[in-house]
Amino acid sequence: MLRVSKLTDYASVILTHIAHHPAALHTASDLTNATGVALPTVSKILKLLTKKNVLVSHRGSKGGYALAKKPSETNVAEIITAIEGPISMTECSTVSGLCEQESSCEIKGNWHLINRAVYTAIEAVSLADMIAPVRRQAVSFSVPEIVKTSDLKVEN
Amino acid sequence: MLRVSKLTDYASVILTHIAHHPAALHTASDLTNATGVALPTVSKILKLLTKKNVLVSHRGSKGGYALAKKPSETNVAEIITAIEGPISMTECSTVSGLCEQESSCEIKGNWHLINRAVYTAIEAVSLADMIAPVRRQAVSFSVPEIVKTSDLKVEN
DNA sequence: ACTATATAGTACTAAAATAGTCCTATATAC
DNA sequence: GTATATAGGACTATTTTAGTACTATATAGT
Ligand code: FES
Ligand code: FES
Repeated sequence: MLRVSKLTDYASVILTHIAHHPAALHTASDLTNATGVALPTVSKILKLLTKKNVLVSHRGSKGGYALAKKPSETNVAEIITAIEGPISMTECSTVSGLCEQESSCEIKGNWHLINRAVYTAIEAVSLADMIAPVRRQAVSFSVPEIVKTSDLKVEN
Repeated sequence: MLRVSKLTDYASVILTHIAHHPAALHTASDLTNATGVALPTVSKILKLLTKKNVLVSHRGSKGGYALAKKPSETNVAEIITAIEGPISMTECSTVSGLCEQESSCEIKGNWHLINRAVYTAIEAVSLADMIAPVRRQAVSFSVPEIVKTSDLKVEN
């Protein structure tokens, strides 16, 4: 389905909350209360985001987390990468030498191309865009309707 | 990691082979020999692709599979969708009513926006592009206005 | 220095999604 | 009629993801 993991989805919820209150330091338990995501899970996500410099942390009493950069300077690709690792559509396009038919393969290069196109699309959306009012979305749409509602699968 | 499944990768290998020999009907076992992917797996993939009209099938003796459309008319989004189901980045952006915080959620709309940008990028690549010699090729895709065009760079 | 508070790191378990296999039914060519 | 090939579905195994727990370390305030 080409989707981001639940943890990444949670991460976006957490970051959205933090971005809305940029002045304060946010503890893991504050964020649990604010988002409804379980504490150990919130904690795990915060650690991952800090490790990849999306957040900065302050230890000890009165500690917590804050954004490392302005919302406009953090993009969605960074967030996804922090939680899920490098974005790549196929095994082959990240690590070479693992595929049996690599030597005689001509599609690898083109998967790489697709991969790049996807990355570019994701990279272009910032955290600031994520927290922008949804109405802005309606104004922004300039592409044709793509996913037809009739195609939507309702989880089996 | 935001990747396609192994089955989708196999599908691209199989379709690439078929696209290179468009005149013939290809049986599942022919394709096993040609690609190295195990027979039951090849069979599963062929059925999925046929169901979604990427391939057409002919039953019985001398039967097999062929492309339903010209390579230039089959895009990568169709292939991914056939194997993995509708492309959507988050649970919430496909099915509404499943998310606990949906009523108070403001990021859902923007995930949908990202989803659309990714879909547009993938849709712009055809099977013909996949079998084309690897070279620098322009994959142009339009993205919503929220994406700044100055950031777009689809090349190496 | 002591203590309460909060993150860092890592290891582990549980759950879900994916991959892969197998069996039976049906259609077609000769 | 028989050999060949796809259609469909059910099933198991594997892998990945999600979620939890525990120990170590850093900081503020007293
Ligand atoms: S290199 Fe792995 S499929 Fe081409
Ligand atoms: S509706 Fe589910 S996170 Fe927003």
